[in-house]
Amino acid sequence: MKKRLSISDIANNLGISVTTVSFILNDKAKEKRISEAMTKKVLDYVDKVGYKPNQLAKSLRTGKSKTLGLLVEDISNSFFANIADQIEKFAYDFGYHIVYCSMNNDVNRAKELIQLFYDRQIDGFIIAPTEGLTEVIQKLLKNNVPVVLFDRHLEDLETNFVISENHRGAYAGTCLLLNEKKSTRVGLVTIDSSQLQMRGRMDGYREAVELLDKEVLITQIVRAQPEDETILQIRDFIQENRLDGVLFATNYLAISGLKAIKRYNLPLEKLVSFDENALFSLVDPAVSAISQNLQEIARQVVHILIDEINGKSKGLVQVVVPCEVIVR
Amino acid sequence: MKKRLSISDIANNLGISVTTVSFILNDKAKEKRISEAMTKKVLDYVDKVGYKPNQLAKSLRTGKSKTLGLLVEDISNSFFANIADQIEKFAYDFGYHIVYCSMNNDVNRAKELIQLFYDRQIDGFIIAPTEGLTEVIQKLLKNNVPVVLFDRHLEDLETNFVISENHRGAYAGTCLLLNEKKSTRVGLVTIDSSQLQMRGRMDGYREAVELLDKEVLITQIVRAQPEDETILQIRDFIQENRLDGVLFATNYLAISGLKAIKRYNLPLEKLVSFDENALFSLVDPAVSAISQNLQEIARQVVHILIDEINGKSKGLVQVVVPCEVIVR
DNA sequence: ATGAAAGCGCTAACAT
DNA sequence: ATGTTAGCGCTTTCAT
Repeated sequence: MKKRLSISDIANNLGISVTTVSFILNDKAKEKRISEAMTKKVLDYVDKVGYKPNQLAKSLRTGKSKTLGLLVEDISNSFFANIADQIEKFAYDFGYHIVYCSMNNDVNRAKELIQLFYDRQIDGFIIAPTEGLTEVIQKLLKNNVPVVLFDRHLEDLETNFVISENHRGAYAGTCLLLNEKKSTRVGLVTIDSSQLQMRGRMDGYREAVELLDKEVLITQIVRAQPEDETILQIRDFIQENRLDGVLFATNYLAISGLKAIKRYNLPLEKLVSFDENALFSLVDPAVSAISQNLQEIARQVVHILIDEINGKSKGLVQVVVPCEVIVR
Repeated sequence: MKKRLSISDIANNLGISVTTVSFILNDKAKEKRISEAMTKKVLDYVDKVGYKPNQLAKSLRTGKSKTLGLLVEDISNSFFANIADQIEKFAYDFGYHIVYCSMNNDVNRAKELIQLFYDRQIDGFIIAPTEGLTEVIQKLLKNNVPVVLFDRHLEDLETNFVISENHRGAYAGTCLLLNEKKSTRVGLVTIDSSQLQMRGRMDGYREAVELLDKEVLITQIVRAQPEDETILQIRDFIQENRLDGVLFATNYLAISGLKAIKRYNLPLEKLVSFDENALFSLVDPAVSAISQNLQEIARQVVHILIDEINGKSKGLVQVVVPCEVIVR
């Protein structure tokens, strides 16, 4: 690899000092009263030879890396993939880059990754936390590392976060089934987890059902079990309770639910799922969606984090973003 | 933020030199004939205080960052999201990390990103290249930067790459429609692009159709147009040619096609798409898939790149991975 | 068997 | 208005 030019090469070739070059390159020419002529000369030369500062050295010196760490459960989940995409765009506008990692439901791996990002002088963390991460995140906070959680937050942890109106969304979705769709026996398929966003969704469901004096019917899917198991469990849930409407707490549960309906030919037509999916309008039966505002979530996450990095934060910021119900 | 321990803190606290600590930490204790006792003492202490070397400094010094750059068109496309996930896993096994970016169909942005990754001393690039990137990639190669392309490669560019058997896959998909499914008028919906993987798919389609003396019917969708336009274009294509079978060159085209069929109630039941999607079995009509072996592609990509980084490369490596036809 | 010191490329306090 | 230089934390050559 052709040896790259360093700032001292530039300085030498121009017969000036590195300081001057450094100041000019960091927009401090005015402040340091460097002559216009010199400024122009340096800028032109830098441009001509295509010199780019070594970011590593810069980071080492300044302690800033202009990089944010994004930790999600599973980047192949369309919800996370889409939000990662948005977050990256917003971060880019601020000159920040994203290093991302999937935790794949492995707490130890997640801890390792957080440590690793920390070791690489990441300027801030964006995390969709799983249970068991409380401690590591606590440690970050104690060290004053900027952190924003999204999609869910953790109890006992005073952090910034951006989440959706889970309770209200689930409530609206359940009402859609009970009222507009005239379902009478509506079940909730959720996961076996005490993650707060799931609790919110469950509570929203429960509130709507109880309001209309209907029976509360909930099944909790064990995470990390083979999908065929999940499909069976959903089938049994639907059949045993003679459901005529189902609310799914996540998009992948809805997909498993659709498979159950298809595979076992279940007579169930009224479905609502948290999170939108490009194909929900195309499947049969169509799935109505409680769609999260990914763009707004991403925007808030990035702004909050960057404000905090820049010390402009005014205490804890906790944002709840409304959902939109898409009726099909 | 609590100031982090540095290697010299460790050395001072232990009353020894940084050299010794460094050697021990880099598994050179044996080689440098450092006593067992000393080695153990240092290791224990490092463990006790939780010291972690500063990777930035390490990278600055060694010129290696243990990080790979992954550039895809759009991380929210399920094909790329899934492969990114796999690539990350394999890279992790080698102690490498992935910095990823979506290019979002913007050549300038892509060039900027490549430059930027390069500036950050990325050890190697994994790129699903778009047209117009030939030059930048050429530049990387000229500087001996390790590069592996995937999903497609570029003409006139002698690089490592890992792609799928596009020609054969499309051929098999078309035969599925013509033979098993008894379609008589099979069209191809592809994109307006001369990307090589698309050319391969088109040629495979063409070969199968011509072999059976059927009419070659192709429409090319303009990229970056609003989806409603695409849907209309597909509708017209299907209607005007009275198609009874369609091969879609990518999964997102298939999704638009399904929308067209649904929205305009088209009497078309025999569909095949490149790339699998969790919902293709659930939509009506179901979509058969020419599924790429993501895991194998990811595995190869990472291995080739890391071999090259370690100087173990035996010239250009160009791999073509078979597809699997999933009949529905 | 262990240590001193140079140097990776950069920033910024301190000279001049 | 511009230059000299220490130092960020690490690896590694050379010395002892």
